[in-house]
Amino acid sequence: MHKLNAVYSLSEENYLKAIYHLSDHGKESVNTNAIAEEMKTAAASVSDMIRKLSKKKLVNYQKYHGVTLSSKGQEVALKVIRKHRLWEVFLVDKLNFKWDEVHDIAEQLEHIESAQLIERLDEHLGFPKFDPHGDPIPNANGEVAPIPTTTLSMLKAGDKCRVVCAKDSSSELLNYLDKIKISLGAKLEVTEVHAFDASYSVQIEGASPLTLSNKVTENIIVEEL
Amino acid sequence: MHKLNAVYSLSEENYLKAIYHLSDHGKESVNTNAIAEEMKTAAASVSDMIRKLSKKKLVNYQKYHGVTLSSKGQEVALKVIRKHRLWEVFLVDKLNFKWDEVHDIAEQLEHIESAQLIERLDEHLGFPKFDPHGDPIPNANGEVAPIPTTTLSMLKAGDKCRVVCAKDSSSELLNYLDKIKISLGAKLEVTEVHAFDASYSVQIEGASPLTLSNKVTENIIVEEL
DNA sequence: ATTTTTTTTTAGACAAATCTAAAATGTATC
DNA sequence: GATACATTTTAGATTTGTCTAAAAAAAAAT
Repeated sequence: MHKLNAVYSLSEENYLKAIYHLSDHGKESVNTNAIAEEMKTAAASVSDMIRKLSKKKLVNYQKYHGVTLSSKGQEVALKVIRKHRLWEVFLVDKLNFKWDEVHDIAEQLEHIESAQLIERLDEHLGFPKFDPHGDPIPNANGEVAPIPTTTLSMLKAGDKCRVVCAKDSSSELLNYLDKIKISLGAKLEVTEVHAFDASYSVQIEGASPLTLSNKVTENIIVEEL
Repeated sequence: MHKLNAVYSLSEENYLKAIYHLSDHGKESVNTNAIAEEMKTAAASVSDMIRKLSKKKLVNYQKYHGVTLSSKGQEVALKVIRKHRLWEVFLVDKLNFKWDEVHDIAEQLEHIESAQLIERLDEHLGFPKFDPHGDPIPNANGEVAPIPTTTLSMLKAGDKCRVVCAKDSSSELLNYLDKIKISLGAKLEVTEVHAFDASYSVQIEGASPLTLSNKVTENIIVEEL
C-alpha cells in the first residue's frame, strides 16, 4: 500500500472529485468539457489542471482523449467524498440541518485536513454507512460498500425493511419522502400489496399507515430485515 | 450597523486575527516585523498585505508607523476567533480531543463560511462562554465577555469557586492542571491557606484533596461562588 | 474523402500571495 | 545633528489557478 501523506490543493481535490463523479465511480473516461461544466470553469483551465494532475500521477491522460483516475487519484477522491458525506451526517444528525441544506457547507468542510478528526467524527456519528441523501460513505481505506439494490417494490406483504436511500438522489423524490415523513433509516412493514396498480400499503414504525404508488416503491432502495 | 456580507480570503482573515492578538485585543498599534514573525512570513509580504487591508478599510495604516484594526477589521477578526474557539470546544467536548491537540484543526475550521452553521454549533455545544484553553468566546456580535480577574490566591479558607481559565493560556500551566486533574469548569473549595508559604489546600468536587503552591494559585483565574 | 463543426489544447495575460534584494525611512548613539 | 543600525517599504520574480482568443485535433456531415 503506497503512502498518501501528500496534501493536495483545494482545486486539485475538487477536480479529482468531479472526475470521480463524472466517470461513474472511476469506471469511465471523462472528457474536458464535461469537467468544465461540472466545475463551472473554462475548458482551458481544465486542460491546464489535468496536465498538472497527470504529472502527479493522479490521473491517466492522453491529449485529446479524456482522463481516467489513477488508483492514487481515486484514493484521494474517495477520501474527500468520505469526508463530505460524514460531515453531511453530522450537519443533519447533530446540528439538525435538513438534508437539502447541507451540501454547500460540506463542500467546505470536506477539505479539512486531519485523519484523526475524521476518524473521531465517524465514531461520534456511530459509523454511519450512508449520508443523508442515501449515498454510501467510503470507509477509511476508500472502500465503498456495495449499494443494496432491493427496491421496496420487490417486497411482498408482510415483509419488513429499512429505508436505505433513493434510487437517484434527486431532490424531487427526497422532497416527497420528506413530505410524507419517510426518513432514511426508517423501518417499515409492507401491510398489503394492491394487485390492481401495484401500490403498497406500508406501516412505518411509530407513524400512521401510508399508501405508496408503484413509481415511488420502485425508487426506494431498502434493506430487507 | 454596517453590513458584513463580504467574504475575506483565508490570508486576509489570518492577518486580521494575528493583528488582533498582537495588539492586545485591538488596543495597541502593531509593527510589521511582529506580524511577520507571528505569521512566519517575510516582512515584505506583510507590507503588501497591510496595504491591501488598508485599501479595504480593515486596518488603519500609516507607512512606517504600524497598523491598528479598524472597527470593521476587528469585527472580522472576532468572528474568526469566535469560530476558532467554538470549534475547539466541539473537538474537546464532542470528539474527545485533548485541549492541546485541537489548535491546528481549529485553525482550518475557523475559515468555514456559514453563519447558520456557527450559530447551530454554538447551540449544540450549549452556548459555551470559554474555550478549552479558558479563552472567552466572542458572541455573534463580536462582543467578548469581560474576563474575570479573581485568582485563586485571592480566596480565603472556606471560599468556593469554579475554575475559569489560566492567567496565560501557556501550555505549561494547562499541562500541569491536566496532570493534577484540575479541569476548566471544575468546582473547588479552599480548605486551608498555609500562611508560611501561601500554599493552598483545596478540595475539588468529586476528587481527592490537593495542595497548590502560591505560584499556581496566582495563575488560576476563578469565579467565586 | 473532403469539408464543417465541435472539442481540446496552447499561448499569452492576470490576480493573489508570496519571496529576495535593494532602497527608503526611522531610531539610537555619540 | 551626523552617522550607524534597525525597520519598513518598494521593485521585480515566482507559483497557483484562472481567463480569452487562437490554433490544433477529432468527430460529424455531406
